[in-house]
Amino acid sequence: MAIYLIRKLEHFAKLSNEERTSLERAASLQLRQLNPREDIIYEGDQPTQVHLILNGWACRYKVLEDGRRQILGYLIPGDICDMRMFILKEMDHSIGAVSPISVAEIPKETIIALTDAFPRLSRAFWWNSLVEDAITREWIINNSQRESTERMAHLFCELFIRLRMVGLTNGNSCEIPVTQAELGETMGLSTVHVNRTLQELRALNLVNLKGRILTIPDLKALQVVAMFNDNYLHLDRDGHAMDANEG
Amino acid sequence: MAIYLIRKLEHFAKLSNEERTSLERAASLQLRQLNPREDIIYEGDQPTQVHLILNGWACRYKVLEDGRRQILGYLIPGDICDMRMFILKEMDHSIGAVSPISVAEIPKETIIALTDAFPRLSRAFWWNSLVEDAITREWIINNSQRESTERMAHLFCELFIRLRMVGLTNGNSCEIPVTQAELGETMGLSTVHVNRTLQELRALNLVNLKGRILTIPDLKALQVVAMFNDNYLHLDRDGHAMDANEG
DNA sequence: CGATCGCTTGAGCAAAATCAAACCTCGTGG
DNA sequence: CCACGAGGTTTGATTTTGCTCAAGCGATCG
Repeated sequence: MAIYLIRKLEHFAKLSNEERTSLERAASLQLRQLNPREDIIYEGDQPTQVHLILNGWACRYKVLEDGRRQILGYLIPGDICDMRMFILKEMDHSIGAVSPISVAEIPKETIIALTDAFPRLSRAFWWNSLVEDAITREWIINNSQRESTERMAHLFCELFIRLRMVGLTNGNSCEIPVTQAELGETMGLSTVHVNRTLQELRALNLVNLKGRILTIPDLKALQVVAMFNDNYLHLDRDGHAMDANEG
Repeated sequence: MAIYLIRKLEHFAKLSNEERTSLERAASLQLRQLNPREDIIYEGDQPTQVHLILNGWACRYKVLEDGRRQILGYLIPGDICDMRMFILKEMDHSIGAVSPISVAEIPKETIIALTDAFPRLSRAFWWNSLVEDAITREWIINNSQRESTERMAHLFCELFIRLRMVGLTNGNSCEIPVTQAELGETMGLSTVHVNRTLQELRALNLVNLKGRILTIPDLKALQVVAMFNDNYLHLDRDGHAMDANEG
């Protein structure tokens, strides 16, 4: 069930059969199911293994002393929670389930063995980390410079494209298992304002979010409103020169 | 002149003499001087080498279509601009000088050789990247959840501590070669509001910024206002078990 | 069938943006 | 040595955006 991870990594370079089966094996050793709001790992914990999201959504988040919560990123199927975090003494943020999820727990030794054995995989993980960093930077821009409609439009563009990368869209729809309150904690907006912004985008026929299903009638139009430039997602097969020949 | 980089990495693990001299050598091959507002590397460029800041400040930034600019991070002496970016086809953001700076240009081959030869260095670079990522996440929180006084207080706490790590503070003062307009582009505030927030912090005797010199009379007090928790900077010598024995 | 969770609406308020102008400082050239 | 100009800082007045508070509505689930 590492299919989403494999799909994602193959946006960097085509993998060999051996690499794919090694990933599948690593992702099938130890599984864990969590319900919404259960945490995969807490701020302060010593990270010892790596978690791969197989199904459902999780998020990175941090809570301020006064209770305000900020969501720092979404983890969708195929995403790895804490790659190489084991270098650090403790987690500086928490990771929790947003929807019901299943995750694979992968010992750090397995990760090290995989990357030692397969340089292409190692580079693909690298690429993946760099894209994640770029997404994090983009969120700074989003929450600092864009006003609420642009901001929400941008977030939806990004999520839709990320989901499409791993085959989790259906035409111009996808599932966004996130409450309006959580959207607020993502974009630094109040729940009330999220609701009104959502209505505004709906009135403009740019976005329709109904019962967890997001529909984007015209992605190009939404991108214009959001001033969305997908360069930071590095979708252009940066590592294609490393492609494996096998099917 | 890799002294600042060495000081910083030694917050992770003590380096051997050989590691230090290898870093010194790598950082002395090719130097470059830039004036404020000159760019080290542009969004869209193909990254081919790595840049180490020897002196002065630079910043990562990105400009929106409509001209709004967001600063995504500051690079101070000892910081490496684009470690491993060469995996990507093109830069997704620009890096520009904030003050007059000198940078060392290091070919990616040298970086690869260094990390292959010295596992401790490799891990230290890892640690450094992870801390950088954590700083980026913290900026999301800062610009999304904190109001202007808290936000500015938090930024100053972070910068002061980062400068102290590399020995660039002087008692409770340090140099912050950044205009108020740039502070605005950092925190997502207008220049006018930056100015008023600065006055507010000064009136509370928490911060004094005069002619590029920042003075923090009582860092603890400022941290309280900022709800600043330094855990994300991972100052606790995570890699001390790898310390070299040599002086 | 009530309780809970999430969504929606309205009214008033607060934080920060915008606009416009003045002021200050420092380096440069007459 | 002074005048000028550019870049940076400061101030006041007004407007905008988004927040808070408060309440009602509508599913869904034991």
